Amino acid sequence: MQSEKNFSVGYRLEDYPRPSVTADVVAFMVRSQARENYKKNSETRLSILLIKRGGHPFRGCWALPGGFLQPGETLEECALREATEETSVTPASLMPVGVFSDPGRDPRGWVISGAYASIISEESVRQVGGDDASDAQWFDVTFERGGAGECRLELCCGEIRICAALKEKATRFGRTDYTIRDSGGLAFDHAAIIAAALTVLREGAKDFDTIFDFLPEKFTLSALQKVQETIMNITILPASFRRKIGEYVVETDEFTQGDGHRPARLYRKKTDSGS
Amino acid sequence: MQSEKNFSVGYRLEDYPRPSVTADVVAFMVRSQARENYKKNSETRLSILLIKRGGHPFRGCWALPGGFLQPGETLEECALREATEETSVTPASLMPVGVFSDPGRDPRGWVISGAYASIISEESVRQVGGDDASDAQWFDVTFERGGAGECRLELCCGEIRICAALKEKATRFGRTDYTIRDSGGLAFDHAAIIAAALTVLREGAKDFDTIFDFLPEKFTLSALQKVQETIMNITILPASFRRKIGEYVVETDEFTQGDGHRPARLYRKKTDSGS
DNA sequence: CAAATAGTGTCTCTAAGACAATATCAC
DNA sequence: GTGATATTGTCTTAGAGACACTATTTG
Repeated sequence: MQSEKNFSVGYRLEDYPRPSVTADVVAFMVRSQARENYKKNSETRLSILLIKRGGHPFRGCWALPGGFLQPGETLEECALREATEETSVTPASLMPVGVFSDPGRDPRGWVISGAYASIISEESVRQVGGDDASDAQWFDVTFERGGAGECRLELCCGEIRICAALKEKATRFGRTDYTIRDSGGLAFDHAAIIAAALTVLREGAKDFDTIFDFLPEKFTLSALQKVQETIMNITILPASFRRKIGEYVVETDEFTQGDGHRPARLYRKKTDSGS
Repeated sequence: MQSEKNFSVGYRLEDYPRPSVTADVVAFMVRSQARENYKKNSETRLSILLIKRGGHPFRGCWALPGGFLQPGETLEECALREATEETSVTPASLMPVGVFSDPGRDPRGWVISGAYASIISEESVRQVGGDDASDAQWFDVTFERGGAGECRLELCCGEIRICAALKEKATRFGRTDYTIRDSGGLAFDHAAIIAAALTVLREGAKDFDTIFDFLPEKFTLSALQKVQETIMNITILPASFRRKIGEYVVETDEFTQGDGHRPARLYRKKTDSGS
């Protein structure tokens, strides 16, 4: 009946308007700051990658890396391609955040975007090296939930500070929607995409799903704990963390060295196929 | 740098190929069967709505309700519109399941689809009435996970039985991907979409997010428990369920009647703004 | 009364939180 | 030794599972 309308013999794809489709990537990294003194561990910050736009619209504004879906690739492949192009690092994981399809979200016309969160280890970025003058920069993220669903998203990179205001909407099924009150200068609806990606990342960090990819293959449990604390913006008691993480990791025989305090054992992520 | 490529001044949306975009909806209902005898409660089954395709491709095959995204609407609005057109009932909720963008998933050409799961209460469908000869039918769902990620999806509606075989792929971040081994006659990649939607539904049922919408405004705790058991395919001890559900519901003064056994108190879902 | 479901009480077991105690390094 | 982190042990507490018991209806 109604389905005839869309799927009838006479339906030609070309006869109907089609939107442009993009994939946007929120690339997350947990960065360590300089150590305060020789025996302290370094502080860590959650940061995301932004690109300074060279063309219209939003010329000169900061935006998420992303680009148009090309024939023959899946949306996920597109996101992976864009993330790799921008960071020169292939992210360990891509998690779907949602589809952003508000008409009017792009001044150029009808453009819908599939958003993905990706996790990049600091180590892999170090190997590539970064350019301070580049139009791609890592911004430290602060995300605060106020009362009545009001949220503040703050992005910092050296002197640059972007402050966006968002309204958290009817949260359901784990997913949360955000409406932009003040984009703070971010391009398009990227403030809302970042907020949604953060929510997904935090959700995934609860059961340790998303925390391993921030670290190299071998890591200390303290570092792993710090990743979770940084992402979720909480503090955890070490004893509790160690109890829970135990089943997901395997000991190695190696230890850290030269940290000015007791060495820590290095662990590896447990693979599903036994130790 | 690389971003120039896509966002440069000269980029015209029309100059580049665009996919067609559809929204597909997996409409879930928990249906009660006829009672075995006057004092037993009725059994319940999880079922989904399928449409018999009248046009090419996959003419005569069963498919999910869905249709093309139209200018000026969001993907979610499109899904809501399609769900409403097909069932004559506006679903209580829509949860995003994922984007399906495999090239070649649609023989007509380049078509990507945003999938949504929706929940429909049996009560609301009863009011509209159903047509046995209609091309829209509710199918009982059985989904079984075998060893090594092999899954079997079985859909039954009277004499009609659809059996699909799927392979569960590297599950991460709560989301699970499915590859179709045997579509069992379902159109497009809809077997994979249904499996993914089921996973999302079950995930949401864990914390009671998705179970209330299956029932009318007032319900018994036993009915609510049965919904969760039906969706997740488990059995729960009543005492445990009642303890946990307590904080999400509010008592009413009403009771069931004429069931051949002790009457049950009716409850209402607790709203966030107090009782 | 019998059959069936509704609803409560309580014991146990597990897992998480809290916190104290011990170990080990670089300087 | 001092300062810092690593790592373990144990007490307490909250919550889930198990199971038994009571309550209430209709034919």
